[in-house]
Amino acid sequence: MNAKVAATRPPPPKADVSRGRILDAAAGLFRQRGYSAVSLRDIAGAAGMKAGSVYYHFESKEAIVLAVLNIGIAAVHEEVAHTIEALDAEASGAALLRAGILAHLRSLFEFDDYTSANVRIYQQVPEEIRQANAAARRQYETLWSQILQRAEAQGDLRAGVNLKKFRLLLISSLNATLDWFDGKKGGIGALADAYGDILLNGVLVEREAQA
Amino acid sequence: MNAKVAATRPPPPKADVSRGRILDAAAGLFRQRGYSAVSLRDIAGAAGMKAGSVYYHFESKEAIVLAVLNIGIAAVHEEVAHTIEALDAEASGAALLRAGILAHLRSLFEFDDYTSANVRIYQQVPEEIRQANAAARRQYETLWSQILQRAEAQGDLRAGVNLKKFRLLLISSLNATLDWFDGKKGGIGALADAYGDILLNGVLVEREAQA
DNA sequence: TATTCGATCTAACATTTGTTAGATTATGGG
DNA sequence: CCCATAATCTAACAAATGTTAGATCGAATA
Repeated sequence: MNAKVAATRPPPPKADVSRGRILDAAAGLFRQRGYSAVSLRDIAGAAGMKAGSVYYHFESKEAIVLAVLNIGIAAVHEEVAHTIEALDAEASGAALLRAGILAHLRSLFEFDDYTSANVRIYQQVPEEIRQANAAARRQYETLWSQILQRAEAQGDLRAGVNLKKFRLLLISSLNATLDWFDGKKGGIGALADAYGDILLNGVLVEREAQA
Repeated sequence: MNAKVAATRPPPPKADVSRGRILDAAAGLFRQRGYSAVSLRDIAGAAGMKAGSVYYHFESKEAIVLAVLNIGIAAVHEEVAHTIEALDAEASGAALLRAGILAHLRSLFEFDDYTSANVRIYQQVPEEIRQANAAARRQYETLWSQILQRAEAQGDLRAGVNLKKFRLLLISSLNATLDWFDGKKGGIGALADAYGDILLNGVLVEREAQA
């Protein structure tokens, strides 16, 4: 059925340009104001068009926010994955973790609005959208699980450290820097170092006896 | 000026009861669904009345959410402060931190909806409301600053640990447990222990050289 | 019992929201 | 230059929201 216009040349990129402007505008506004505080008219205005026109590119507001969420996870995933892959095969557990921490923070503060928008609005979004984004989130969590397992397999982690809880603690504390750290000042390296120090070495001058 | 009915008996508690039901309902719904996803009709219904009646007790939805936010901070503040005060004067820095961590987590999972509602919706609330809650938040942060300073003054903390960054890391990672930990299972003690282990001792088997 | 006033309900309001249908403009190929 | 299709605009919709004013109910007081 209606297969008469099949597989010709690539479609003109005009629509893709507008689609990208809509997503960029949405990511920026979501990051700044949250989900329900941003209306479709706001997004359309920031993208240089009127509200009705947005529906030529997306079938709903929820479709827009889902795209923003997925792009955000993919961005931080790639950033961290590439950073880890670029390391030596015999890199220490400490080096792995520090590199991952820095990459995650760079993704939040230096690159796109998408990752920070994801962190900011994930909780505010309808249940169905959250579920539709869950698979991508799980993939990113798996990436970190692998990093931690690799560090553990090298014998660089203390015995008794709960990897799942550590992963959740790590990622959530990194994400929360969005609430107070001013990334424009370029101190991301120092921030990553400080967080690495605390998470890798703890804050005590002498270690407690282990259970 | 209209001082003819001054200082008689305590006012009938009926209004206070309804006011409390409204706040309880609001805190529960905010915690569960977020701020803008909860309408005044939802709150009124959960409190056993109709939307218009709420305005006999509060002048706006924003007044309700501000009250919820302030109560939430006050609750966790009291819980942590009382827990710390109950400790020995010569309690170790590790004991101080572990006690504070446990108290904060108990406030999130065992007691009221107010504290968890605060954590959940603070970001979603209009700027003016956030500012009106900022003073109480700063007080709680100051409490933690004092705990950390006391631990440091006892010589229990590693040199070079940035206290402000550690405080922010600590509190944000505790708050984030709301997103994944099922508090109904009573494992709060184990959760607090695991977080204490990681934050106090770090995850490395051997410590890196300090800068 | 009659009256007063605290508490709640009813009904409506203006505004904003996401969404849609149809008209209108821009663009590029014949 | 014409025309088909892509892209955007205009205008309106139904629903939901916070809020308000006035009627109504109930309980305590005198």
